[in-house]
Amino acid sequence: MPVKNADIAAAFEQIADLLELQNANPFRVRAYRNAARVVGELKLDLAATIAAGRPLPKLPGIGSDLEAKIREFATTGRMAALERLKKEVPAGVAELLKLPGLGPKRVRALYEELHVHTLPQLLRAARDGRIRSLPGFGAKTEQRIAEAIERQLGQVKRFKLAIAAQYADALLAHLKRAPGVVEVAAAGSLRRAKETVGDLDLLATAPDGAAVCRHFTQYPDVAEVLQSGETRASVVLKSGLQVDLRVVPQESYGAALMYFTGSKAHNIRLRRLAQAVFTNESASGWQQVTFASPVAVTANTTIPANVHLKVLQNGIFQVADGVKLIINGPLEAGPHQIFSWSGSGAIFIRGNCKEVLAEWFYPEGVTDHTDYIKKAVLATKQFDSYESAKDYWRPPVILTKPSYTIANLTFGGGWTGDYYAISLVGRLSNHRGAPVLWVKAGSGNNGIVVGDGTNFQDNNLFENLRIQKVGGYPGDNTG
DNA sequence: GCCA
DNA sequence: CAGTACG
DNA sequence: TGGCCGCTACTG
Repeated sequence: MPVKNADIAAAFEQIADLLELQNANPFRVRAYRNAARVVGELKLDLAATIAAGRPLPKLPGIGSDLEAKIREFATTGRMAALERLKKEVPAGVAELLKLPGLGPKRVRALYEELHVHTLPQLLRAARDGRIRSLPGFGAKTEQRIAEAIERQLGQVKRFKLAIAAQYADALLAHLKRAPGVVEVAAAGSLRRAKETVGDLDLLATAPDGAAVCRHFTQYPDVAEVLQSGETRASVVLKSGLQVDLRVVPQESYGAALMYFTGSKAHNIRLRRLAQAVFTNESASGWQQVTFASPVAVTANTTIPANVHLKVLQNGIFQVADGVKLIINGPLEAGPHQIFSWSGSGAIFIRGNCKEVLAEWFYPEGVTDHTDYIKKAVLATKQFDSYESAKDYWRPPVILTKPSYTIANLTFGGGWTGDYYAISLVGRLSNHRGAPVLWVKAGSGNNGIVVGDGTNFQDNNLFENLRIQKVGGYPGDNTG
């Protein structure tokens, strides 16, 4: 029995599931999932290539460890790591992960606390009311588990495209009658015209999302409401087909349609692109992107007017001696230091540009920089057109204490959770609006890192620049 | 786990 | 807030 | 060595 790519992919998926149940590093789990996808979509027959003694191509997301596992599986038909994991996790438990609402943490609680290993055992436990007593579970969860098993939702069931389209048409007609609805559309794999569709993804635009969600959940064919909120709702139809609805404002329609059409992998790739750092410009006007930081401008560079730059943090253009950087498009930033020079380099701004430079400097001999940090955050300089930023540059602060506390400092405007940057920076405001902020010395050339003490990621410099979101779907930088 |  | 979910 | 999609959204 020759090993097919699909078998290798399945083995990696199993490893991912089992690792998740063991509370492994989620990124390690993701690495196995990525590898499964890459191998599963690969046309080249890996086992045949190995059997023929030919070298394997470099596959994205597959390094030396995973390649060794592929070779092991292709030649022996077994994967020791998988078999070891299977021994450590009770058999059948991975099946429970497929139930809605059950992820690795809850499944683990089920088999550790209740010794529930299989779907029938789980159904019995749910009917006995033993599940609701577990931490993280409630009566509602328990009821949903029982219903899901009874409706055999555990098994993966996909619908043929044409069948799914009929369900979608009827639902869209129903959605059009919801209060304030302007646009309705089917997205997801249905819109991508996949041969089969696992669930329906519907999109609507309306000012009041919650009202549309409520209307949606009252569709007569609905068997169960999985969730219903301000912008999103999920139901299961009597046929077992799950339907997800997303409601966004009218101006977000295009970007939301893009997001909700997916695929997931496509969305992730788009978001990674949106984090790109511009380093130069090609003849066609497209920007080459890299993920390094900060941006070193070592040749004369012009950023075209149609590129809107937004500096979130750590955004410094380092302009080499004698080099000119011309920014024609809009530039948006908080109170950052975003330019630095060596010698005769210069920056010219022709676009709409404001609040780009912190005036952050301090007298010799001062060791407590609290007041100066405050000034750095609060003081900004607005540029006029064609003005050189060079005149406003100040040397960055070098911190001498391991930590600084800023008291009574408030940040107005924007969202809670906005990124504010001080020179080389992290995030300043607590995205939940916590009043206490603190400043922590970083390492290397990180200067300082600013956090809120709760959602603080040490030495997290994020990216330099982002493509500015223009309207678009909330939270989606790809629009 | 992979990658820069 | 953690857990789970969505593309 | 430190990133890894999302100012994700919903539930209990």
